[in-house]
This record gives sequence, structure tokens and C-alpha cells, in this order.
Amino acid sequence: MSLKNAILVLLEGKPGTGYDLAQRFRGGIGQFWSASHQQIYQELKALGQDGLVEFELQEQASRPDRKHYRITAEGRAALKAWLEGPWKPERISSAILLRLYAANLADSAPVLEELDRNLAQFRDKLAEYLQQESSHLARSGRSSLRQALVYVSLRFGIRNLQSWIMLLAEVRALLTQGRVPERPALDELGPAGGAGRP
Amino acid sequence: MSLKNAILVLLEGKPGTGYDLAQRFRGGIGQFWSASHQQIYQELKALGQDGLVEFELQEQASRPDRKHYRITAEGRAALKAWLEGPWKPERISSAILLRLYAANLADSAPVLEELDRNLAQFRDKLAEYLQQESSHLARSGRSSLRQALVYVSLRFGIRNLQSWIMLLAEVRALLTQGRVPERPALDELGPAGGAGRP
DNA sequence: GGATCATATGCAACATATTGCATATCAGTC
DNA sequence: GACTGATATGCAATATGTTGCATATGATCC
Repeated sequence: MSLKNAILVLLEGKPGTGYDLAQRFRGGIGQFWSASHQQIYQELKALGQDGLVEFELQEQASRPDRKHYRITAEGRAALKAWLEGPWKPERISSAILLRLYAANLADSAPVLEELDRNLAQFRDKLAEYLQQESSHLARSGRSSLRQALVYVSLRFGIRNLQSWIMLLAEVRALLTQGRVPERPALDELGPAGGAGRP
Repeated sequence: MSLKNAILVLLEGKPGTGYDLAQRFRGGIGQFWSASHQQIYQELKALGQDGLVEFELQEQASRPDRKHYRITAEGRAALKAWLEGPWKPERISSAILLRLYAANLADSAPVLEELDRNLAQFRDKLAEYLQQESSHLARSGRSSLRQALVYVSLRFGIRNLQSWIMLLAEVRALLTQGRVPERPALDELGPAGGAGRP
């Protein structure tokens, strides 16, 4: 139901090919929505049949032809209706969280291996986001609603990553030293942080 | 692939009926995994055919008969193997986040309505979790690994809720006053908080 | 007395997502 | 000269999840 809308949001921002969209799903919005290229192409086809998007075929000499999609007026209306519609409660499912929760049932060696790989990845991503945040702060005097929304979403993403890193670090400590650290080890967190302990 | 494992984790903790599991998915573990009863019954059937769980039929006079499931040795082995196996990168998808991100494309009145409903719900849930946290802290001297994992998961859930509440409050301020609040309005957050600004 | 909720399980149809495969070319690396 | 990665699109089979319906009873609310 909402991959459809995710695509419409992206195309509203800027027209592009299915391939472009797949790229964009890996950046920014990837934080809260992503999809494989197979899914995207299928969905674009369906959206086209419903008249919510349209495309222009751009023939290319060497590379395969590209279908350059853009949102239609009808598409914009459908998106607006969805945005203004009721929110359904969301079903969370995270296999990683499940594994951590049940980590006592496994040998810790293999779990720690994966945990460390993920910890490193999360830290890299956090560094990236923090950089984006500071460059946003640098260029912002008075920002539009659009920009402000992008900014608060980014901050949300940062907090989430920090929270994940903290969890992984805590579980790591539990599995290696058998204790919960008093002050979780998170020195490299930078600004835009968490809830602020009273 | 992992509803299967989520069920095994639950049954490992304590045997029960499909109905029981559905209940439990709404509490604690609901934070990171949940499923409808239809899915659960189907999965239990499949797990039974694979020999990972078994059940005992308890006939009841008035109520429908219950199938009391428990995990088998084979089930435990399969779960352990999964827990020690590789972690796949997770695909995030949140329709709510998507809506907030694109909130500039909609009339704010209907968005604010849903936003406020959700804000209230999140705050209620947070209060609940905070209570669970303090009761956990009260009874804990030296805790087992199992208990510690439950505790860090709970804290993770608390941080996430706080982060959501912060986001919703920020978007709310943007839509009503057109600005990002300097210090997000979040006085009722209590302990177990965020990342701690340096 | 009727409505709703909790208990308890399940089928069937449909929607959505994942996995594997297929095609085609250019650029750069080993 | 072979392999990998970026560009660009797509089909088909399978797996997973959602929605609607069906059954049956006791308890509680209004």
C-alpha cells in the first residue's frame, strides 16, 4: 500500500527513472522506506496503469533505454489524500533485535562477530548523518517547511542510530564482561543527541 | 523466515497456545516483533510439521479445545543455529515517518489530528515502559544474563519512544508555528534517556 | 435483551516482498 | 582477455503478511 506512496513522494520531489529511485531509496529516505529494484519497476508499472505517474521514453545509443517518470496531477491528488488519511498502527519487526533479546540461548562467539560488524556499520552511518546534519546547520538561516522536515527527519535518524549503537554496546558488554555498563560507552556521538537526562 | 524464530523464542521462554502467543506478541516482545493470530496459527502448524514444536490437546467443556504447544529439542537446535547465524541488513519501512517527511504536501489540519492521537498513545506507552523500568531497577540486585537482556531491550524501547515523541513534537511545532523548537518540549521523559549531549 | 469483549482456532483470497534469473553495454581493474 | 561494477529494465516463482470471514460460548456492560 505505501511503497506506492513512497514512490509518489520521491517523484514529487524530482522526476526520474526506476533506477534513480532505487538509488534514492538507499540514501536519505532509505531511513524509513526502501525497496528492491524489482519491486520498484513493478510498482511504477502499476502506478502508470492507474494514471498516477507517466513516463517519457529516452532512447540511448549504448545503454538500455530509460523511462523517465514523473508524477501526474492525479498522482499528486492521490498522494495528498493518503497523507491526510488515517494512520494505521505499525507492526515492528526486527530480526536483529529478536536475536539480541534471545542472545542468552546462543554461543556468544558467533553473535559477537555479527554484533561487531553491525556496530562498525552503524558507527560509519552515524558519522555520515552527523556530517549531513552539520552541513545542514551551516547553510541554514531561515529554512522552508520542506527543509525543516528533512532536518527533523535526519535528527530522528541520528537518534535512532545512537540508540542502536548504545544497545549493541550494552549487549556486547553483557556478553563479554557479563555486566551492563553504568554509562554506556558512546564517546563519539556528537550533537543532535538524545532525550537529555534531567 | 523469522516469525518462525520469534515463536520459538517465545515457546522457549514458556509453552503456550497460539492464543497465548498472540497476547505475548502484544506485550514486551511486541516492541520488535508481532504477528496476527492468523499468521501465528499457520506458523505453528508449519513448525509442527517440521518437528520444531509439538502440542498436547487440552479438551475443554465450554471453550474451544486448546492446543498447548512447546518447543522440541530439534526446535531448540534450529533456534540456536539461527541465533548464531549471519544477520541480514534490515529493510525499514514506516508509513508514519514517510507521512511526516512529506507533511508539507498536505493540509496540516488532518495531519495534526492524527499526529496528536499518536503523540498521546506514544506518551501512554512511554509511561508504561518507564514504570516497567523502575520496577525492574527496584528488584534487581545481581541479575542473570536473561534479565539483563530484557532490561537493555526495554531501555532501547524507551529511547525509541522518546525519539518518536520528540519527532512528533517537532513536526507539530513546525506545522502549527512554522518553526523548529530549540529545545524540544519533552519534560515528562524521566530516566533511561537518550544519548546525552556532550 | 442486545452489544461487546475475552477465549480459542482456523480457511481462503488477496496484497506485498524476496530471490533467482535474464539481458545488454561501457569503463576500469587485474 | 576475464572479472567486476555501474547503468537500465524486467519476468517468474516463492515466501510472507493482510483482510475478511466463520464458528462457539461465557461474562460483563448498558
